[in-house]
Amino acid sequence: MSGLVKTSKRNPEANRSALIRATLDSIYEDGFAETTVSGIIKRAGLSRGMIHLHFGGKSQLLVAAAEAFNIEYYAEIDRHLLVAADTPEATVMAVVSADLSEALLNERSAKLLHAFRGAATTDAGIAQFSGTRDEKLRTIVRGAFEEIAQAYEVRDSSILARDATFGLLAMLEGMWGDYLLNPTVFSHGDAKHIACRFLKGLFPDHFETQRCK
Amino acid sequence: MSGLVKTSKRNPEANRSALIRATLDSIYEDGFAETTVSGIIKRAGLSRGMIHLHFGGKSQLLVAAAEAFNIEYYAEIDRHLLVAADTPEATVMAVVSADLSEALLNERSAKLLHAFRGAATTDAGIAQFSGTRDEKLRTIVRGAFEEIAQAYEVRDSSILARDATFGLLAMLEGMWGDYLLNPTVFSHGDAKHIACRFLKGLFPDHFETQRCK
DNA sequence: GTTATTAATGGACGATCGTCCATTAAATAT
DNA sequence: ATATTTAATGGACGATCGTCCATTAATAAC
Repeated sequence: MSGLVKTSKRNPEANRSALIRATLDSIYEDGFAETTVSGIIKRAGLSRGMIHLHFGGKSQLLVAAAEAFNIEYYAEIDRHLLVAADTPEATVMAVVSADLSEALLNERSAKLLHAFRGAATTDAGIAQFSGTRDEKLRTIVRGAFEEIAQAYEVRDSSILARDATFGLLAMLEGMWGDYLLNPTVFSHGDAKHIACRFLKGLFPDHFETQRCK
Repeated sequence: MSGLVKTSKRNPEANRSALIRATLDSIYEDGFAETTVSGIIKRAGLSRGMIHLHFGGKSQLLVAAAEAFNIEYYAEIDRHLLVAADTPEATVMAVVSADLSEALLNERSAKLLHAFRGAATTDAGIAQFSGTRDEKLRTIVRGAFEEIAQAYEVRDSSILARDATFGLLAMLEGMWGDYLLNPTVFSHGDAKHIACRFLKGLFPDHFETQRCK
């Protein structure tokens, strides 16, 4: 017996999300260019006209899929932030840990992110949701670094915070690319260690090696 | 009068490269998924059958285009390396400067790189050439960092060199992603400055701020 | 119970896809 | 000059693309 009881023979919400899931599966397994309406409805086990019914067309479905992927990403980031200690360095490390965790940085996520990136350049709708590590996350990290930077004797601690934010997020982003191209040799632990090592170089007092575990 | 004299009415090599150029133009302007045989031959001003004649099919043409893009990238990197001073830190900075130069990191390159990245996950032929900053560049940077790291009192300087290589190349890669998503606010100078700042954190004696210009 | 509304179906449609080949033209070999 | 080889053409082909709608089924309203 299934845990879920099928309450009725029609279920628009379930079908809607089934189409999104099937779309993400198709992009992951077949590739973006090879993701077709026929392939999607076959995966979802639904009828041909349902895409037009629920989304208006294929392109809008792709945007909805990009949005769903984006939401999943931030849900996981937020989950890590919630349990993190209330210090700026703990906040930064929570973002690093979350972004480089197996839950987020896996074969599926890496492929999907890069597939949407490739499409974002010509599809404004997808572009809207193809930037993980976007303004929202950037603000959180920036705020934490602003606090940290004030403890150091530098001319302009705000510039230091800005640079740390830009550099760290770029590094995380690049690690996703590295994972995509070399999934077998990539080590999540090493990646986290390396990010921490660079942070220690900027803020020796806040990112001791033992605190990076 | 044109500088080039058309020596004959047939020119297989010129047509071959015209097809590759048209393919890159199409991916850049129309997107990867929207790049079609019809669009390519229209751009190149050549006949329909020429793709099959010179490449055997569309997919092989795409691989050839990825290869051409990859070659262009390394030609520019090598150009910078040739004029760099013969110290390991100059070598590293030459790679950073080249990778973040307007000549390499521009709208076209960023879009093309990410388009190929997206396709690489399902096309082994493209994957072969979709990794800029691959083994060749990695070896050069790694060697430079090995030399630099020996000047510092650390338990295992080779691990430090490995971490610096991985982190720096990831950061450069991530900056390309940042440029792709925010081409208007991106600053090449800031990016270089930030990369240098992180390097200074790891190797204070080798990456003084003034040497990063 | 009857009617109105919403969900779901699946085939038909024109458009476009990439491949292929018969044909023509140019260059080379004899 | 003639024959052979190579380059280039562009239309025909079947396959597949995404869209759309007439039809049927399920739910909600009355």
